[in-house]
Amino acid sequence: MAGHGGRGRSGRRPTLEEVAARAGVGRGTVSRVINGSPRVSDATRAAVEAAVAELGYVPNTAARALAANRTDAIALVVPEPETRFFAEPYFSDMLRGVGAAISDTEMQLLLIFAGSDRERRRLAQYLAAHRVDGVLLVSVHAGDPLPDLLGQLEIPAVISGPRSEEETLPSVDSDNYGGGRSAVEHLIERGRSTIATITGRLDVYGAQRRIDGYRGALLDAGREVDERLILPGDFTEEGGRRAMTELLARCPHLDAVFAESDVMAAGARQVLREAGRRIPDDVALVGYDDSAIARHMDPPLTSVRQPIEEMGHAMISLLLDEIADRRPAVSRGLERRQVVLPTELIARASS
Amino acid sequence: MAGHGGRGRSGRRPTLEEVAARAGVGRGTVSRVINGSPRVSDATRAAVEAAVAELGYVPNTAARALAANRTDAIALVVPEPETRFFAEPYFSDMLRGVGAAISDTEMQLLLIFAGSDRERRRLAQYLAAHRVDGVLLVSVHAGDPLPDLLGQLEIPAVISGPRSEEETLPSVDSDNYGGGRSAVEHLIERGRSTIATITGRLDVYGAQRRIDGYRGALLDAGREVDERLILPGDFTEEGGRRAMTELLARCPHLDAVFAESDVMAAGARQVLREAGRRIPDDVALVGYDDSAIARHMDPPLTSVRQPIEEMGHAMISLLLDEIADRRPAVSRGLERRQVVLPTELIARASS
DNA sequence: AGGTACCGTGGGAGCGCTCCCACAGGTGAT
DNA sequence: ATCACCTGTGGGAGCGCTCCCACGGTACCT
Repeated sequence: MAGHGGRGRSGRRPTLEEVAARAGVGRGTVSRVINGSPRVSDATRAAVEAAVAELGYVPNTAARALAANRTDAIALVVPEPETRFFAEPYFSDMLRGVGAAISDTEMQLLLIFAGSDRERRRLAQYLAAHRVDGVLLVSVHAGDPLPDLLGQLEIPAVISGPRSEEETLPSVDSDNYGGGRSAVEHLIERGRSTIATITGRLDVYGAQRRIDGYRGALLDAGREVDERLILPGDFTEEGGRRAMTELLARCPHLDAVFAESDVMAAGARQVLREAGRRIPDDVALVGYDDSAIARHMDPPLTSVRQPIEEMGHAMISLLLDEIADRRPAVSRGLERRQVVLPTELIARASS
Repeated sequence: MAGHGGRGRSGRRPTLEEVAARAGVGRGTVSRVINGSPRVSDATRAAVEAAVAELGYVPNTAARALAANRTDAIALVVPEPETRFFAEPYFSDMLRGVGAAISDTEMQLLLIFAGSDRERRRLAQYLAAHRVDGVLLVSVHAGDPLPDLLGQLEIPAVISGPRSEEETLPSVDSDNYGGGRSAVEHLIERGRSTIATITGRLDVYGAQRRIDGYRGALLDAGREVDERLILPGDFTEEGGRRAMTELLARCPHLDAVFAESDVMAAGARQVLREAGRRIPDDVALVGYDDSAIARHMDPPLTSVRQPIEEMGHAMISLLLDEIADRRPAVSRGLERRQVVLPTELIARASS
């Protein structure tokens, strides 16, 4: 009881110490109960819980963060301008999955955009201040310095969509190769002969893998791959339009298009319409993401579904492991933590 | 120099005390410099800043939060399910405005959804723990208990879209009356005779005001208001379709529709198309929000623009005032802080 | 009987900051 | 010369928690 003065002002929030006094136990014991330590007798635990309830005690996060050197918060960092983030159903679906997963934990989720240089600088400050226990990285392009920064600061991170085959960060991804492959196999089964593809940004590893899947399906079906039918898009609707226009010019008789995102498929559809091609009669169209766009398109779009919610869950649990594991960094080593989840083709009227 | 031991471990982040030692000043002085207090001589300030730079000092937020009893964070609370949030361009535009405004400050923005009961409970916990200095409330419906909770906990809050005419919380809004009015005046000028409206949710005050604007414009033009031409929507595309269908049934000869959101206008447009009505030849269409949807619609949609970015700025600055003002709560009183920003009609091909 | 092993428990020390009081030194009025 | 009053500065106390050491008690061994 020495030291500390300044108690008992009017409408203050109760402290651990007050709960302890009320329950007739020591501060340490209350702390143990709050944090779910098993080393507390049942009777004591009950008494403490009663006191907590009576006083309406809620732990002070700042104090806890200071003493324990953790923040109980993780950040979802989006290295894109906000506009793109919201335009892209992939992101919002991902956010929903992550949101659902995190609400099973005590962690708090921060959404941080790092699209502009200025936002980048702010983020660097933020991370340097260790204001989060870990970071979720979404859609990082090859060459982005962010992962290195995270490494330097020794902040646990998980990346969705590895940057390359030898991604060093723990990662979660869907089976882009299999997804691309299944889309094309589907078109082959439907009897299509000239199958083009509008790809995603080529500096995104997952986009490359989808192209690999496209190639794989054709080759395994004993067909040739015509490089002129592979057109780079950029995941935007406008990009889809441009690519489709070019595709039509290059190869007017094509009868199927695999667009590697629903948004690009929507752009492609417009161009096809304007060119008088009927979907699916003249040209079959397949998208990727199975987003709301796909369901609402006219005709409804066949699309490759990624298990986004599960991906969100996987990211959270990988990251929590990573955070729990702040041991000497030695014991990890070779166990590369990569999760790859299967995709599923959702067939609709467009193919 | 008494007390405190435990310094100088290996790769730790520098503390205030270390910066002070390096600069040859006291702890308090460094704190003053960091916090921009004017009561520091220029020479001292320079010395401290040099030390900060050399050491790469970044303040520990947890310690600061504990000592100063503030968090430097504010939450944007969205009392809607995440799905709706992302579907609604209004929200994402608002978020963009708020994001831009906050990046001029030292505050951190948290995005919190409180759509489900479970999310609500979590939010209540979160607020009870005072983990944010203030709250931005977006799109709160009449009867929502959230504002009261905030009041009880004495957490500063600003609401966008007041709940009623006698909103007690500081609020920011656009001129919904004027916006609705300008839409209808525009249609009248264009020579339209039978002008219907698809309203927003009736428990949203702003939606009511838009209807009032609709009525006002008609009456002032010496026309009658036909109640059968006022159909409630719910801000969704599906709601827009339903309302338009009903409207067409009730009044097949209508020649103009004012939809009180772009999303509903998109729904209405579909129905009009399917019914063989040409836009704007047969029916003129005006939306509200001037979102990306409006610009990309075919034909481009005339819409009422709300200055969303400015609204975001206004919300942030009101809230910061509110936070700064935690004085005895007496000195405020009557000065109701309400900001109303003007709207602007953006005429396009749909009318 | 004494020793060893664990419980469950209390409470000191400390996390890194802000707040504020005390104090030195300068300035100007009396 | 005395007093009052600024300005700039140092550093004690304290924010509310976690960590961890030390303690008394019980249970089980020798």
